[in-house]
Amino acid sequence: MPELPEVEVLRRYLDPLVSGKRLCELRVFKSRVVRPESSGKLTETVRGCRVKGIERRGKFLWLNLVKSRSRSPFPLVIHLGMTGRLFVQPSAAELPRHVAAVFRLGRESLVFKDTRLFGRITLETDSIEQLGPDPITDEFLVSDLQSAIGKSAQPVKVRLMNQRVLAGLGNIYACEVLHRAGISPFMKSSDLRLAKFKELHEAIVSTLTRQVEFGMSLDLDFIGETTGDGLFYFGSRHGQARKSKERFRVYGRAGEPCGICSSIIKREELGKRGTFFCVKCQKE
DNA sequence: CGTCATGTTAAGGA
DNA sequence: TTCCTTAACATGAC
Repeated sequence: MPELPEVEVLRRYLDPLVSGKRLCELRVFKSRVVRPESSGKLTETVRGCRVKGIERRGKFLWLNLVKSRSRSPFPLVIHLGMTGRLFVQPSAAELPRHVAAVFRLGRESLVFKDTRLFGRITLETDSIEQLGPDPITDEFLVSDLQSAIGKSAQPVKVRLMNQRVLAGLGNIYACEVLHRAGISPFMKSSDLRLAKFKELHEAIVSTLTRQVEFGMSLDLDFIGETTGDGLFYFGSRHGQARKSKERFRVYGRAGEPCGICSSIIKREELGKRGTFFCVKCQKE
């Protein structure tokens, strides 16, 4: 799935396209993505609502909807899962394969496409309420990172990917920030010292912030019909593949030399996820 | 055919 | 109860 930077870039792209529009109709094609799965209540609730804006926390997006003036907004939560895409196209245009739902906003439609159907659309807010701090949106200090991770027996990478601890890191950026901070993914969280928390905090904030800026500089293909470069989740339209690949220091680079020390980058499984790291730069 | 994939959560064990 | 681990979900690329 897209992680925090990709979701934030998507939010910035979508916000001006949907804000102020009326949601004439929500059509659900794959009921699996709707929670609860009976989509009747959801489609009934959102019909006719005005979209006030689109917000994000971690990897979750939500449309702020209002039923009528005087009413306060309520969120329609969207998660892209592993393969979800959201984009705007003319309502008259043909829909691609794997469309899970379409929000008709008059002449334009907001399309939610999801091949693997791990994505979600719901009025339930418990998942966003349980999220940990968002490192680039909330005030986020070293002490916040420290208290979020706590004294866990789990490996630091597993802890970083827990969205209730910290909202936004997935498998790619967890690998990347640990390399940048010089911390082994396998290190027990409770063994981290203050100096390492400082490096990790700096790595998280700088990596995510720069990647959002990088994403905003690309001519992105949100629909995903082109091959893209496969590295920024949304492919870019032309010739930016190499530039994008260079953004990753360890992820997907098993067998290649580390950019810092030239040791060969390894891949091992941790918490059922492929984990890329440099043995020399990332000691326990 | 098998392996792997940027994710979350329910279920069960300790 | 809390903390932690695993299986399941579903499809496509290689």
